[in-house]
Amino acid sequence: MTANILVVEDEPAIQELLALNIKQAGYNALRSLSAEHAQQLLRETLPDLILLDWMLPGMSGIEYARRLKSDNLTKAIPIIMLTARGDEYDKVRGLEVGADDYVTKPFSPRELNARIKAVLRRRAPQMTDDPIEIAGLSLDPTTHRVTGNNVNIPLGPTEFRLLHFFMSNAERVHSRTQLLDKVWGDRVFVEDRTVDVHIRRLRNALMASNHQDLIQTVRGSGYRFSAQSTEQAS
Amino acid sequence: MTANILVVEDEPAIQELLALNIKQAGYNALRSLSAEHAQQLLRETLPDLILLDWMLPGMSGIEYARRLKSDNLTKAIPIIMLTARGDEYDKVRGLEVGADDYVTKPFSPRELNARIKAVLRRRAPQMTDDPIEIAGLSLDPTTHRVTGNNVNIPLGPTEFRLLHFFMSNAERVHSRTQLLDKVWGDRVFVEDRTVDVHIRRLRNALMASNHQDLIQTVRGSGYRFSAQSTEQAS
DNA sequence: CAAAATATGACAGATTCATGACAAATATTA
DNA sequence: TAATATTTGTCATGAATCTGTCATATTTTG
Repeated sequence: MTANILVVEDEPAIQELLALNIKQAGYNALRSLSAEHAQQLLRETLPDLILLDWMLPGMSGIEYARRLKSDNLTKAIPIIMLTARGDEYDKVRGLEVGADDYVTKPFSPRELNARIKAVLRRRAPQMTDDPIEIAGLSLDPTTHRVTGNNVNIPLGPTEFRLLHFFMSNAERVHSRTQLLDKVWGDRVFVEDRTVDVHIRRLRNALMASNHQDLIQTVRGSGYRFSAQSTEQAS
Repeated sequence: MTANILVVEDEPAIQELLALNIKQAGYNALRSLSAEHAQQLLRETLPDLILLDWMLPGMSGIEYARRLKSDNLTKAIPIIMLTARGDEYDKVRGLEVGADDYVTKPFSPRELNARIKAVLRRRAPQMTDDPIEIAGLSLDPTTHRVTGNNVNIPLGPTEFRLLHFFMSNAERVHSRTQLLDKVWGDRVFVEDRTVDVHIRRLRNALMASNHQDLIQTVRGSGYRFSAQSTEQAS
């Protein structure tokens, strides 16, 4: 599950540079030269992040950003603005239309990557590729593999994403609706109770290494992935 | 029990942006394009906070604020005003009509959230997600966990909310009716005496870490959560 | 001591969850 | 392409837990 990043930039050289950088960092780059074209791309895939140039031919970047943020389908997608210089005024306007961050040109690849990573982590921590290990259970997003005490644990796609989300947001209670939003995606319509079933499937799989208790149910609230036991001293 | 925030703003783009921000921060967003419409919404649910634009078509924001503050039913609801710029004069007028805080457009999401949280903390502390720790008893809303001297204390949903409310409003006596309103919600109809039973259940659970005395009975008035012992020297 | 207020234990009805089964949708393989 | 395996969402059922109320102690106050 590598993140898709859409670059909207009219200058081909800069676009190339950006795309290169993005790929280097392990993400998937989609490109577009104009807001109009970008709009078409969105029909096929919703990216996880949009890098948007401030100045564009046709519809300007600011205008497009505003439009993205007012559409239910796209408003949740974080936007990083590319502005000509570190103009404070631009920054303010950018944030006003809903940009999540901004980068000034010329930019350093390092800075760009840092900001991309930060924004992705803020919005969807489970999008990052860092391996996670908790209480003997480890999950590696790049190899798509889960092992408990070094024995392999096979998981279906949904269970994998679910576990990934849980491990990226451990200790915290998540309501069924939140889980549906974060793991299934916000455009699907599924029954709340469906989460229960997947929880059970996940627990079932985790039994292979006796890690099933890491997933705790919090009655009336939702579920929690926690290394701390819920037992009480006797 | 997440806080409901009503946004009254006629510009759709800004409204969308505000709503987005509010949801992202974990609150519930209700929206309205005019003061008149807002008034209707109030008939169904009383929000915990109102974000009110300074300038509105029809009844202006200032006027509406004044009206809200003069109605017994709504005057306790905190109001954050959205003003065009940091005009000192506007600020004064806003506070004059009873606004609790104000934010100047363009605003940064971060600032907005900070102010929302601050205002909510003042009015309805149990709506925020801050962990609380009193006399060795700690409660964390995000993980939905209660520990007394580091041992886990399991609580049912109602007892959890009750304790959360108590700890957020410690050292103060709450009548049964008040508790019913704040913890159960104002639309339920339950017997006053039911509170007694839940108090007992809560005390019972707290006995696990010998914290049961934090919940004190104030004969004739209600209950109080207090770290100060009520014992008298003999 | 009598009256009033609160504590407690029990209980039945409601909620909320876990679980197994199943059919539809998807992906994989031959 | 057809056949086969996986995966997914939903449902029905039963188990577990929670809730509100009542009847009955117990405590406090005047």
